[in-house]
Amino acid sequence: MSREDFIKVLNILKREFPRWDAPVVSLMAKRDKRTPYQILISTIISLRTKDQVTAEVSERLFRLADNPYDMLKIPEEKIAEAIYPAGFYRNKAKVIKEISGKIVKDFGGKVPDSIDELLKLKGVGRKTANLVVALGYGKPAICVDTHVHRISNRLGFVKTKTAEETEMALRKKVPREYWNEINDLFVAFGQTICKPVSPKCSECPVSSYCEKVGVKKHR
DNA sequence: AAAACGGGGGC
DNA sequence: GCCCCAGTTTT
Repeated sequence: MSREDFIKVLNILKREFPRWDAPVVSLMAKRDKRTPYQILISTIISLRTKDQVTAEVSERLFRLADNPYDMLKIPEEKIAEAIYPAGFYRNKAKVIKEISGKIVKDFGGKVPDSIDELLKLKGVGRKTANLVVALGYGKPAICVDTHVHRISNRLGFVKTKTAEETEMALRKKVPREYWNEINDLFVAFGQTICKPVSPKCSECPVSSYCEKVGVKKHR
């Protein structure tokens, strides 16, 4: 797939999903009002966890503490309790405590705004770091989750093995002005139509552009 | 490159 | 029962 077609696909999806109102909305609707710290914590909670659960337990946790200083005052068990039943909730409670300490100690209480510094925080990988940069600080960043990785390859726009390779490829091939839209659009698209298995190609608005790489059963 | 982390919901 | 979910770390 050419760059021109990829941009066309983005624009079509933007029309199809003008306002994404799946369960994720409870988390995402408030994201513009969130601080970078809240975005970071929510994103950590979200790993391998349903959006709705992430949204609920994030709100519960932020009522106890919405900044690293307050978070350090709460016992780890209380954090775990607040974010239950998110997956890995005990481990995440430990991570939240740890990175809050590091943010206060090494970054003056402010969440870093660069990928390199964010990656120094335990439990923060490229996906999380890019999301904080994009949503927390409004800077261009390409956030590659499973949806972005799968769909970019399925379209035939990139041919990559890992999420990091996808990120680097997209960085080269997509103009910056589109970077922050890709994740949102592909998540919405990926959860409803371009699913991991048995995607609904007959209902897909960009089917004619798609090379359907690796798609076996398509409806 | 693959396993481990680890709980709930859908089918 | 089995598979999946806005991933990251460890082996």
